[in-house]
Amino acid sequence: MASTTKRRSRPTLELADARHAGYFNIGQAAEATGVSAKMIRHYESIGLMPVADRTFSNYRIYSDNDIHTLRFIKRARTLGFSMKQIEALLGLWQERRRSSAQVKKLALQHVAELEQRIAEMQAMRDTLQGLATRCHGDDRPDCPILEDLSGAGGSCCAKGH
Amino acid sequence: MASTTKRRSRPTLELADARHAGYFNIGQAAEATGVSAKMIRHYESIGLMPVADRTFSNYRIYSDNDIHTLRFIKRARTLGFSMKQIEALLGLWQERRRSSAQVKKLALQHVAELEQRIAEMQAMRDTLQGLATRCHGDDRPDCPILEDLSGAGGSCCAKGH
DNA sequence: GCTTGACCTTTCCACGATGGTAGGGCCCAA
DNA sequence: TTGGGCCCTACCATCGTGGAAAGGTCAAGC
Repeated sequence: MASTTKRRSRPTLELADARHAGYFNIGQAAEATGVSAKMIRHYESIGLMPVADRTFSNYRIYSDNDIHTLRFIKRARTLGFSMKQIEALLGLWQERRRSSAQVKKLALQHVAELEQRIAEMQAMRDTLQGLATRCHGDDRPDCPILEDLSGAGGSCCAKGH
Repeated sequence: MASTTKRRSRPTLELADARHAGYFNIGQAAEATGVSAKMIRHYESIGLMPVADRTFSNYRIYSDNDIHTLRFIKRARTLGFSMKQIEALLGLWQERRRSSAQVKKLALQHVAELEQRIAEMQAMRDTLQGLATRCHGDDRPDCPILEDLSGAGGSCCAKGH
């Protein structure tokens, strides 16, 4: 697990005091970062976010630093990184001795994954587009799309009755 | 539910007799279609495949027709159709009075979904590729990738300590 | 016939990331 | 004090697939 899982040792406070001191509750953190309260709790439970401090009445409170981390996670999700990859990126982010080569490697790995998935989906699209172009799209039942699905050979039997 | 959910009324048999009569057990059906036994049972449970007939000893048996249907599903999955879409396609396939227009509409809907997802992933890839190109990838910690994730503004503070 | 190993059966759990809901407690303003 | 809105936990659902456990069946070799 990343170092983010370790507990902090902020003093426990009343919610009003915490707000005075510049802390946010989970709803405010969600609003400020675009990460739902639900997901903030989830990220804590899987160790992506540090265990949040609580007020006396058990409300989670978040510092500016936490907000910053949540924005980082949000941005990384938007770029399609997985939780595992984000965990690694967060580790590097918080690592003073990191080398940019490590970060670049992670990013390029993800680029390669994206390329892979893009290529797969383009192949699907091209096949379907080709079939659809050859389909009359009228009232008659004859359809090259169904013929393809029904056994790409073409010389095969016609089902449907 | 599609008409595929209705039971058939094939006579119950011993397994050996069923094989003689040209039926397959689930393992053979899986082998012949590339759909795992697990997924064949799953497709039955969600009504995508008809409820399979059984031997006396409760083994599922499959006809050539079933094999054909499984291949249809497999091919449609390969083209990225969802279960819901496949249910509709199977319905049309088995419908004598279908119009090819209905099939074409489904296919083009799916093409549009694919285009959408492709565009999203291309945007991710382009952004990341750009960031990675600007990253030295050496031993130093400075990294435009982390800077982007850490608050795309650029003029923002640097975390990491 | 009996043993053995491969197969079949069902049921439950897991993934990844997110949303929802239910039942309870807390906070703040009127 | 009361009410509405927020927070807490704990659970279930999604979607498609894989895995494992615990038990029954089949087929081949002895």
